[in-house]
Amino acid sequence: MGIQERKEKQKLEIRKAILEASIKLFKEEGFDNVSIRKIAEIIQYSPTTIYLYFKDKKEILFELCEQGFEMIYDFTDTLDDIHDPVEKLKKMGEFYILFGLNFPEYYDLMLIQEAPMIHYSDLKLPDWKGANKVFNRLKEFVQDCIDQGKIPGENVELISITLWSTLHGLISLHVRKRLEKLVDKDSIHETMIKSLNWTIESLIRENQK
Amino acid sequence: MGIQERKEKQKLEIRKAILEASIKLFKEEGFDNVSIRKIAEIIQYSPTTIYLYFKDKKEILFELCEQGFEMIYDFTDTLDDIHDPVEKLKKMGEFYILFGLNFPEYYDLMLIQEAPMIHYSDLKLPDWKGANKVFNRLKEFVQDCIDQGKIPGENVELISITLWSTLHGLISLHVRKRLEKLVDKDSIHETMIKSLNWTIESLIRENQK
DNA sequence: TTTTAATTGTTAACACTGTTCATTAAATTT
DNA sequence: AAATTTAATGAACAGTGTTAACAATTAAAA
Repeated sequence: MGIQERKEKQKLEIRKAILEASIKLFKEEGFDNVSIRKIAEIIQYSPTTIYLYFKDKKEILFELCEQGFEMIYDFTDTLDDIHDPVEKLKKMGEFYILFGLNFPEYYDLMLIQEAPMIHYSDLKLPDWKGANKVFNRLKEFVQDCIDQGKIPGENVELISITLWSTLHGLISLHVRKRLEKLVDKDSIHETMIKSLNWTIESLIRENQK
Repeated sequence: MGIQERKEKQKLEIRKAILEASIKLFKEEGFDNVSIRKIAEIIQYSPTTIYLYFKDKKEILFELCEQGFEMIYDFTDTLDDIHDPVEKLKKMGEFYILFGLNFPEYYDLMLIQEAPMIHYSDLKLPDWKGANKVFNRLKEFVQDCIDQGKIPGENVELISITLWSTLHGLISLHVRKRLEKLVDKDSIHETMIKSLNWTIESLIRENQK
């Protein structure tokens, strides 16, 4: 069915245009300025048209979330040629930090904003695909460390979530303008890297006692 | 000046009423339902009256933030009779976790919401009083641990911010509805406690190697 | 005590927001 | 060509924070 096919293609293209307009807005003007009306103006459609392609604003934001996690997941694929799992963990952490510092609006949406998770909860799916893909990758790396005897293998899940939380804590404090009030604001990145290294290394040293 | 005094007292009372109405609203109806109009309705004044007592909504929220930090700070005072600084750290962490789980809206306001920090930035003060009082207390406890040789004294600030970040990461993931999507949602509290203990104990064990 | 001045409070309005519904325009099928 | 489905829109609703103009109350000065 050629017509059906074209129509679906067009539908996807408008969806894509909506998502791209949203990204443009919250990257350039911040989250508060992402409104249905502004998105509509960019794609040159009326505001109500957007509701033909997305259930509501939350669905748009959720879709962008998933894109963000895909970006992080894709990066972890580039770590295949590193054989030391500890190094892998560090590189993953460093990338995660840079992601948060360079795309704070994306990070905000993915891990702080409420709206996308409300949409997700409405879906009632068994797992949160985007985030779990990344989390599972993290757990793999931690498991590799355990298998190679680099760190003690007590609880992969606990170690993984603790590692993640440490970085998420720092990045979210920064994204929401708190970190610079607690530590020197010129060494935000340095603090994060040090914190990452210190946490990982205390894991390793603990094992070597 | 008796009249002046009474007037200032009345002014403070209305301020207090506004703050209490705000707390009531965001505890009972959630943050999204805290609006100037709803606050006004509770205190039986017109919405615009509120602007005679607060510059804007952000100032109201900031004031509540500071209250929240005071609550945490006050708790740390009750830890004086514990002599083991490691135990102090743990107890402080446990309280912090419970605070986040029991008063998620407060926690949200204090460490996640943007509005109060925007107000704070406008003030252009040298330091963030409420949070720094708590952070300094944390640093004291960490310093005590170092002084008593319980943990290695590399960098008090780094250790402190890392400890805080780990808990803040977990709590903020929970408050913003992400943690239950990553770990078993029936063991949120348990996960946090384990993460806290694991982090502190890896610090201690590292020292004993 | 009366008048002036300052404080306190309110009403109406502005410029937004997400979202829905009835209606129109366009494309496709009969 | 007519009927039907699909796509898009304009107007409206109920809400938001906030401001400006105005009224009422209270305090100070004449």
